[in-house]
Parts: sequence; C-alpha cells; structure tokens
Amino acid sequence: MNSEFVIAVHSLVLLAHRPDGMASSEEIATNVCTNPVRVRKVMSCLRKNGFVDTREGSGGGYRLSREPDNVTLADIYRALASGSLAPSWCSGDPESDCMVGSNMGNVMNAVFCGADQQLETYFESITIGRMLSSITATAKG
Amino acid sequence: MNSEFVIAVHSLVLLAHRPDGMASSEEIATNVCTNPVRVRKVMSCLRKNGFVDTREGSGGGYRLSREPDNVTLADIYRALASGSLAPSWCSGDPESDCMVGSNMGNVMNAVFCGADQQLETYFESITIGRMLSSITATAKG
DNA sequence: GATTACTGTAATAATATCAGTTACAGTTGA
DNA sequence: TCAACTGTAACTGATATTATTACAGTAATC
Repeated sequence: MNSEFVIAVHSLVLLAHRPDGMASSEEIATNVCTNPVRVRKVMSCLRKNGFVDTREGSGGGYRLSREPDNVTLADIYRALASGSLAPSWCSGDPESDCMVGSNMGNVMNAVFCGADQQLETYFESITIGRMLSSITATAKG
Repeated sequence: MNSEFVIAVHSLVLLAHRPDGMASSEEIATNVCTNPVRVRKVMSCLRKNGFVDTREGSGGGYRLSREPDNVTLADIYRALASGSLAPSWCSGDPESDCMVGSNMGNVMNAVFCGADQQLETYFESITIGRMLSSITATAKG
C-alpha cells in the first residue's frame, strides 16, 4: 500500500480530533512523523478531492470539510491509492507464442482489479470517525 | 503486491498447462519474462510449501505436485506475500504526547490486518485451474 | 567416470522507487 | 511590511527491487 494513503488517513483523523478541526502542515508532519512538504503534497490532493479546505497565509493550515463519520477509507483510497494493489511488475509478454505467456497479463490484471474492488469494499466500512473513536477508546481503556 | 506472487502464480499456471506438468527454470523465466535465478528462488519457496516437486540434474525442472483446481491464490499468497499489504512506512510515534500520534500505529495496523484477511478471502475463490481455464477460454474465443 | 543440463544459493551490481531537503513564489493576517 | 502559512519544483540521499555472475551440488546419458 501506498504510504500517502497512510499519511492522508492519519492527517484526517488528527484534524477530526482537533476541537477546531484545524492544523498546519508542520503540526501534522510532527504528529505523523514525516516532513511538512510531504504532508502538503498529500493534503493538496485531499483538498482537490474535497476532503479539506486550506487557508493560506499566516495562521493558515488545513480544516476538515466533511463530517468524520461520512469520510470512509474507501473515499481516500480512491482519491490517492486506487489500483495500487497490482504490482508494477507485469508478467508475461503479449507477443509470446505461448498461450499462457501471452495471455497471463490480462488474466492477472483481472485478478488484481477484483482484488482492488474487494479492498475498496472493505475500506467502505471504515470511517475517519470510527478510527478516531477506536483511538479514544484505546486511550481510555 | 509483491511481484514474487505474480511470478509464482504464472509459473504454476504454466506448469498446469504443460501436458507433463514440467518445466525448467529457464523455460519458466522466458515465459514470465524474467531471469532464471529469480524463478528458482520463487520455486524453491513453492517447493518448501509443497506446491511443486523439483528434479535436479540433467533433464530436471519443476513439476506441479497438486491438482490445479485445489491450489488457490490464497495458498500462494500465504506462502510468499502474506502481510505485504501494509506499507513499510509506519505512521505516528508511540512516544508521542498526542493521543492520535501515539495510537495511530496500532489502529492502522488493525486496519491493514483486516484488509489482508479480506484479500485472502478473495484469493481463496481463485484457483490455478480456474486461471488456466480463463486463459484457454480467452485464447479460443 | 566424464560430460552435460539442471537446481540451490550467495554475493554483487544496476536500476527504480520512495522519502527528505532546500528553495522560492504566492497568500493572508496582524 | 513582516511573519507565518500553502503550493510546487528540483535536487539529494536512502531504500527496495531486479538482474547478473559465480559456483557448489545432483542426476541423466554417453
């Protein structure tokens, strides 16, 4: 899995946890354990997909623009990691004389498309709000 | 996804397609489009897990040792790609003062364990035999 | 028993991917 | 006008992936 997905999920949970729903790229980066530029790149993508609003300039940062319970991991997955399941490496060669070698690419592709959908369905069942609850429950228990 | 998984699946389908169920690492490598050493490494693992028999020496190679219809992709996944879904990159820091930052690792981990199981369930439904049928059907159609 | 054709595995090299850093233009609040 | 932000691009360094080389061990065949 794409690690940008992880950063995105973490960031959104953090925003959801903030009373005012806001944080700067630097705050997020510290919390996630990475650098602000990487966070900004991910958040920029989340903004384009309507998950957050950004405020540039002094005192700015990111704000969650949707209800935590209405944002599923599937939404995030689709926005920045869809199709990441299939390996970059492609098996076989369409020009091969062998029936197996020449068709494996397509068949493998179909397998991974299915896997991707399966994964998406699973992610559909998990929301940012639920992850936050899970964390607060763990912290209290 | 681990590309060794792809090589393994392709190799087993190829063996299942062979009338005598056999092929050498070089033949497989050519068909898969990679080098024989890589194939041998993957096959070595498949042998240890009981998917194939090997015959060393002249005229040797690999032979499928199970019924194609009884080998699921889940079996293969478990043997050499289990847990590969979670990114190497880990979010947050257990020592963090922030509740979110310090617990995200665990929660994220749980999410990916679930995803892994989901994937395994999906792979359970696909067999080497079915993939081969799918290829022969495509080739004929 | 020598030769040939294989597997098994380690070590190394080449390449590609990923993550961190620096730099700087643009924006906004004070 | 200054300070604190975002948005991006370019560069560097780290890490992971794939290919290559090398060689020991095994078995069939001449």
